[in-house]
Amino acid sequence: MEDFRDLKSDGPEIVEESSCPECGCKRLIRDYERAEVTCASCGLVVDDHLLDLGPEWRAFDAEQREKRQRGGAPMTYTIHDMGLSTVIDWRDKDIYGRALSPQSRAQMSRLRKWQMRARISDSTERNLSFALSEIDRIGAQLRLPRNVREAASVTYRRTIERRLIRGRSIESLTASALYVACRQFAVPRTLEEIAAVTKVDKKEIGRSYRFLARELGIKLAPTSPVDYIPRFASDLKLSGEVQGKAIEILGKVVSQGLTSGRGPMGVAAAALYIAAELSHEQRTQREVAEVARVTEVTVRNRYKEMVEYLGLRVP
DNA sequence: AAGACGAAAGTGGTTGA
DNA sequence: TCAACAACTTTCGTCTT
Repeated sequence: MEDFRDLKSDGPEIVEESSCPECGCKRLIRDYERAEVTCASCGLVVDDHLLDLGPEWRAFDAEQREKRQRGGAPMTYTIHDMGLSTVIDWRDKDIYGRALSPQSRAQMSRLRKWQMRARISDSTERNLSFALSEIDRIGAQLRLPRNVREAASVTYRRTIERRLIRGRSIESLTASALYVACRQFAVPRTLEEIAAVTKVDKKEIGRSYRFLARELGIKLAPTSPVDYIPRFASDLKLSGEVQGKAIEILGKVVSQGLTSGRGPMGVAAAALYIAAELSHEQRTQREVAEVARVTEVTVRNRYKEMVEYLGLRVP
């Protein structure tokens, strides 16, 4: 019987190979979609740069696996020719390691030259190749999982194909493509976080993002405050219990329509603040505001609204 | 002394005429 | 294109623990 343990599963899975540094328990939840490993009992985000290095296909039984397995690196969209082009070695040696004759060496150098010209031929190719390495760089710095970077690359390819780059900087478009990808995969990063690792400022990324969304017809659901809870809670070293409570509060608040038009980060921050207070793991408004990148005043205002409309009485 | 609270004025972006 | 508008920020003074 075939061993399937190394095949990708559909959703989050429980792993027991290491233990949580906070509570020491052995049950960790590995979630490829969100690229996080969290502790099942205390909710600590143990590892948030989980990379999925598996093949892009999935096999459901041994026969399929046999058929799909093949040589070569997985095809990827983050290399401008999708990683498929031939690479000519730079050493002037043949396959046995012997030095090449002068004629062969001249031929090889001509081949190399033409290969470079073929690979990065016109300006759009050059643009793509720069942009994709940029996406990879930013993605790596933000510790974004491979699938998010792939999605960003696809988006960028589409903008090039539609000739939408004119006058806009590559930097701002790559940044927005990543921002879009993050939201598509519900691993939200704030505009500020992306701006911090690029030369483009928050305003500019926002502008290009709206531009992309309009021109490419990308429809994104507004970011849910719930998506921010695990990360913020982890930054604040709050327990899984508090996270659960915060999400519960958010459920009620959202159904009351209290959150429409409000910034999701402020809402998430206030919910966490209340949940922490209820669980006697108080954090100051300042601390919560800081990880959520909003001001104390905003936390206060959301907090006030929630307590008032939900009839929550906080001692 | 630190944190919570609130008022007031300013900012950047959306919307609708 | 401009003005109204809501959400959010900045700043600062007061109250509470």
